[in-house]
Amino acid sequence: MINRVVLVGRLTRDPDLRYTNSGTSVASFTVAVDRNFTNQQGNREADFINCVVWGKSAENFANFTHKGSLVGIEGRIQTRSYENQQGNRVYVTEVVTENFSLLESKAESDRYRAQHGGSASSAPRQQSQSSFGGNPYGAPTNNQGSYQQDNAYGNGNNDAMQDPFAGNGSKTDISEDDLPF
Amino acid sequence: MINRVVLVGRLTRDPDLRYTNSGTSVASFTVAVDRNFTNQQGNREADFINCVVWGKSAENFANFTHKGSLVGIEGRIQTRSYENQQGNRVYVTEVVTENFSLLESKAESDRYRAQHGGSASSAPRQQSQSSFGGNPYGAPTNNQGSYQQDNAYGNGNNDAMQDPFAGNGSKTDISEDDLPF
Amino acid sequence: MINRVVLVGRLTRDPDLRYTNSGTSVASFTVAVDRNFTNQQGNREADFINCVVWGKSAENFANFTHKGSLVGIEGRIQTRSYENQQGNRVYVTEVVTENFSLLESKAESDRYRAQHGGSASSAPRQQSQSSFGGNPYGAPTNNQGSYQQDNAYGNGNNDAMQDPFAGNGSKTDISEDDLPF
Amino acid sequence: MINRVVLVGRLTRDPDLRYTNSGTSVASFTVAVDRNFTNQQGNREADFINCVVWGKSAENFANFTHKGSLVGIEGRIQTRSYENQQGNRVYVTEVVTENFSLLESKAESDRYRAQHGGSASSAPRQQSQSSFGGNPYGAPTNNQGSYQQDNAYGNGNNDAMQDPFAGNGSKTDISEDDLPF
DNA sequence: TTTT
DNA sequence: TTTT
Repeated sequence: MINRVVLVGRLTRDPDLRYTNSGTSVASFTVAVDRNFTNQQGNREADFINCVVWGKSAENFANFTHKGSLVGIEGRIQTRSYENQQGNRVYVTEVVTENFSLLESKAESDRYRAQHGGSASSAPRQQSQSSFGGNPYGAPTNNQGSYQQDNAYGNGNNDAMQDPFAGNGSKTDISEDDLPF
Repeated sequence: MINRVVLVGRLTRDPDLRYTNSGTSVASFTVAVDRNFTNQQGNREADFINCVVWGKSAENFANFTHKGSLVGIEGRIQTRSYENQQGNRVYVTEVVTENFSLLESKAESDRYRAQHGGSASSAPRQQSQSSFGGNPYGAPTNNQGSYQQDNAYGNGNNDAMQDPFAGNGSKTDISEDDLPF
Repeated sequence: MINRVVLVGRLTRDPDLRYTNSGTSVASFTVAVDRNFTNQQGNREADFINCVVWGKSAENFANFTHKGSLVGIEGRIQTRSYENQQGNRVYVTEVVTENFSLLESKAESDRYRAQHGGSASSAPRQQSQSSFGGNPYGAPTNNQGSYQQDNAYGNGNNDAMQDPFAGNGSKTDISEDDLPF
Repeated sequence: MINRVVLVGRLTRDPDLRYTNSGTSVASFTVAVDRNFTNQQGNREADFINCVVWGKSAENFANFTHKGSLVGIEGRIQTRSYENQQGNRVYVTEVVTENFSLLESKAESDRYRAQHGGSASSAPRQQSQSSFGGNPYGAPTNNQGSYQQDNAYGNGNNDAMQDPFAGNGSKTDISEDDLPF
């Protein structure tokens, strides 16, 4: 049973960092990957692939990427469903990120920020703190610091169907030392 | 720009073979991939990943797999959207198959068919011939024999947003000679 | 920086399980993957890809596979070099397995063993215990139980150039409970 | 039977473009992929992965990359062997590129060239024209323009064991129109 | 024999 | 040195 995805593309917006009830971080973002062929009108389309990343990696990801960032993503396809406010079942397909890499130099990234007026990477953007309940990401509930990405026998989201984000709005304050790159 | 998926799993049902207006074959199917970890209740869940395969490969796929078949899939994630009958935009994420392999011996497959009463692989199941209009797969329209899977510069579906299946119901009659395996 | 490999193929021989000086298990094996095209003589060739797997997974792998087993392998390409007995530098390219799956039912596997006279999977083959020094796999040396496959920031072999196998010949005696599948 | 590789890394040198007896282009290059963990001395090592690319793609690749270029590579692992001049069998493991992407902007690339005195991408570097016989790449011999990368049933090198490069030194003169990106 |  |  194999489920492996590799993407290289650009973020369509700043990643959205949230917290589960139990305090686990989760960032969601969309990667635009240009197709390597053109359509009948001669235009190159793109696929817009929804992704999530959990735990410490979520914080790193959110603090060091922004709209337009070129990223490499390794992970797996996850499907899940939830009931929306109208009582309909909604089916979701997304990529659970198990590893990522930043494919732009800091110079390039700064050049981007200069043009777009974002904060510098040494002063990471304030992450979202608002609570919210409508988002259907299933949150791991066994998460007293033990969350493990990329371990062979317990990747990702252990409870795909549970309600997730009740957003306690706790701030993180990560330092350079914590970075995986 | 990289967009690569590899799956190994089992079909949740017989593949559904259809035809576009212009006569291109397309098979759709769902692969169940067991997760390699268990949830909090100690159960192993699975991801149910929607896939399509185009052209001659669609016919091969439909004729040599069935519910329960163990298959390997290589492809890319495609996102597209369409308007449903209620006028709402529906977003779809699926895997466009560029290569597949059958991971069961004919013996295994026959054993399955014996237990489930399906047709033998030497007498391929009759493919679906009914027309239908509600299915939102974008069909390639430049498909006078020129459809190419897995070619570097024009993979997959060249017109992701167009209406697809008006199902002309033409029969295919493929022979053993045409098989890629 | 991405380095991702997925293989599905058959073992060309029983996996070879050894131990490093510090007692870490490592299994090496070769996966034959048939090409999906034929050569000019009309024959289908195969690629024979050398792989290693470390730690507990090595023991599981060795005990539940054998010559001919159909396996799925996820990992990364590793390159390393060592000096051989003639004083020449030898370059090695191999796949470091981070995750694997057995793609045959126990029934299939038993059928194979019945025909080939191997031991049953409930009575795992005795692993190799002989010491040996000529094999150039770099062994992790921080391995007091802390070896981690598939963790995001410290996969695999942490000391790729060091001498490895002085084979202490310690026996393992794993039980069903330890299995990742 | 699946054999899939994705790499993102930097070229360790300019790609080496050669020609087979029958005039097929082939470029060889090495991709350095930094590991995402450090060794015991706290240093980050890299894997140096040998790759080839055939046909028109070889020419594109050679003309638009150089030492240091950040590239994405999709392909498969190929193993082959040849007899060297001392009469010993040499085993080779390399990645056959089926698709690639340039992950640096033209600006970045030009910046590099400005600093290193290379030719501009609009005036592609003169490819190697010298003949040579010692290189053991097996050359496809059915290559009267019919060479196909990335087609499902006949990828890559159809004659993996034959002597390859007798280098006829024919010049190519590709134009912008031919580029796949 | 290795890249930033 | 290779597997079904």
